Amino acid sequence: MEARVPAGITGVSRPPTMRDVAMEVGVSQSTVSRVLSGAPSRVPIAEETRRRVIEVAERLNYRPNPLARGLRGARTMLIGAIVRDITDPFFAGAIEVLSSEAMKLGYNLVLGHAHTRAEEAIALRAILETRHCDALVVLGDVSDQPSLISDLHDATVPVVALWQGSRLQGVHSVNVDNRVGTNAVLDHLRTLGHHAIAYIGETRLRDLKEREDAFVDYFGRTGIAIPDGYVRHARNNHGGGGEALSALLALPNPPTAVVASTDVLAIGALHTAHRSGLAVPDDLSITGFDDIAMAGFTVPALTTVRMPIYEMVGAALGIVIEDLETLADRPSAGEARLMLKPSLVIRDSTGSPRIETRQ
Amino acid sequence: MEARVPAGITGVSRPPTMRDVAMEVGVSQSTVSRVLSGAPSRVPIAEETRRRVIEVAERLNYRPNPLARGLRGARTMLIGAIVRDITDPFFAGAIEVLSSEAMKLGYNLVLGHAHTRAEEAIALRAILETRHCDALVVLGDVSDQPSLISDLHDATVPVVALWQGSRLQGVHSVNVDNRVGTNAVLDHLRTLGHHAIAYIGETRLRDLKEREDAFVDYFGRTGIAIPDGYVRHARNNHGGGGEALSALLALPNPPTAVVASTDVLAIGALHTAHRSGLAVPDDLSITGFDDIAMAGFTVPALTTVRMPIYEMVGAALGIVIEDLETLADRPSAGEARLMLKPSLVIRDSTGSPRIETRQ
DNA sequence: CTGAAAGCGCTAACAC
DNA sequence: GTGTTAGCGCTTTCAG
Repeated sequence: MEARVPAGITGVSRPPTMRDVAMEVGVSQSTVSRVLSGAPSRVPIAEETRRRVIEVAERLNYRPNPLARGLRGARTMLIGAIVRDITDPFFAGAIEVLSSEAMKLGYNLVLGHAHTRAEEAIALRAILETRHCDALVVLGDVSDQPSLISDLHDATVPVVALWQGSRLQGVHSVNVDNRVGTNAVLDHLRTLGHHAIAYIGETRLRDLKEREDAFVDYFGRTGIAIPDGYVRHARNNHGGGGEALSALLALPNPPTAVVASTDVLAIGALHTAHRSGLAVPDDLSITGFDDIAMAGFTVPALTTVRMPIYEMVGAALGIVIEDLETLADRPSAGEARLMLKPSLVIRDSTGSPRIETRQ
Repeated sequence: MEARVPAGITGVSRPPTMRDVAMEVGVSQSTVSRVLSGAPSRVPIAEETRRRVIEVAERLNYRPNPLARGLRGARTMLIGAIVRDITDPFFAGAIEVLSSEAMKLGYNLVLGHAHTRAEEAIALRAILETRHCDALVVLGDVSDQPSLISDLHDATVPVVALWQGSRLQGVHSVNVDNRVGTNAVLDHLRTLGHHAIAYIGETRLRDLKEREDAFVDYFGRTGIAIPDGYVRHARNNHGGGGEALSALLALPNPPTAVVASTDVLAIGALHTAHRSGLAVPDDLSITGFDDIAMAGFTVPALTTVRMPIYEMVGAALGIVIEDLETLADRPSAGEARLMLKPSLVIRDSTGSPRIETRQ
């Protein structure tokens, strides 16, 4: 307490520099650097000198300036994350995982989100131009931001894209096998006895479009025609899911099961089903995709597809950091492409249809 | 396409510097700086020179190095956000707002989260020591991280704390009036005819503790004794809310209404109520606090307290940026302390108790 | 073992 | 109008 640096006395408190420490100790600045730079310095330092430097540094509350460090070519230990929409609980969860995992590796996250408003597309460049990031992780389909994509290409740091869906040429990518997930859901519903199965999803996001395609193909394979209006497009948020379900319920032959392409949509649908006086799963089965934290706590708990987030994020980080380390060697090591498998999580939002259709 | 920089040819592609541009154009590096630094340079530049510099910079795909810029004392346009728990949907939403609002002002966010695991407390220092942030925003009560608190104190940049609850000496703060919110909820429930009202909340987080205190005081004022076991402590997550409700329902005289200190807890409670076969609000009323995005889409939609997030985040940003701008003048401008008022949002999770207690 | 000196990429006086 | 020259705080040769 008494030992606090008298910040008020020196006027504007400029953070202490190495020089300050050096002068105080009475050694040269480079000696201080050697002691403090953390590196196991190949050069031996007198134990006495080292002790005094550390002591003074502590007293002055010295903190190394990472900008200066970075200028010298050192890592900034910053990873840039570009998210298409942080509002989306799924991405919020992904960011959380990314953040924790990155921290375990000693990195911090710089957040840049690609919210679809045009003005912000500009702001987005900032995180790229601001290339003090050692690497970039892109979460979600940002293909609606052409300028971003092109920026990505000539980024001077490793880039990895997660849940991108589309193949972004020239950057690493880690995706989930949407086909496997969708098939698992549909097999489950068919086993329960459902025939009238509808789909809700945003079609402009390639990752989600893959789920839609898988849905359509599933029925194509089995030779069953999908009734008109059974594939509904919706904005990927709670409200979108609700509206889509309303439209579905207004159909002359409403479905007995609805496959939502994300948990967020499913939650919206769950809400609207309740509003419409429909019991889930007795009157209507609803499934999600992602298994966000909420999914186990909806009313009723949501049957969904578990996204291997940890595995995917870990893999992405691994790819990009490995790239970082072997960067000096080869100009470009080619793109890594990973595709992980999701798994079905059966909870309480699915059941056999009450009105048995002809078996 | 053809105009792409031949990255592969030059071997390891070092990002182009101002010098590279200067040499290419045949002018001095400082001229390039003047043209490119964006500032409305008081010094006039020949239109022809400016044109050529810009042209070459573009062709070389030049990006200014913010580290070097920052070293010169310029802003890094980075705001550090320290969140106590990004997993919490409330904070995820807050981060989103913070991120958008910051971007509107030209700032990017650096994320550091204060997850309670001890090891990460160290990682947290990084974001501080890495003080290339122009300012720091702390979200949520981090008082369980003493080292962080002390670091915060001798931070050389402006710091503002949101939803801190406790008074962090020496840093600006923006809080919500938890008393007003809690009172509004209780008035609402009393008006509906509830007498047996219980509370669920995490007690270690001061922000939430304020809500608990307000709850207790409310009954203290009206001279009504709170039955034993009616104030339940729980971890602030979905599961915690569910467990707390189970305990409440096991009481000899279970409550007819439950006030959860957060929406997350309320959602957990909603889920468990449903599991227990209780209809909300007919058998049990449940209220939340925060009005997270989900709150309007639970089953049934949640009656809660709307948190003025935009206003709070905007205010916090304003305080810290204003501080930044007038920083050279006065050593410390004193701490700003803001307290905003929340408002009640009545939805469908509250109603009159079915079993009328004596009026 | 330690000091002196040269930059990293950029901005901002200060010259011409 | 444009070039020269100092540094910002640090790491890293290279000399002692």
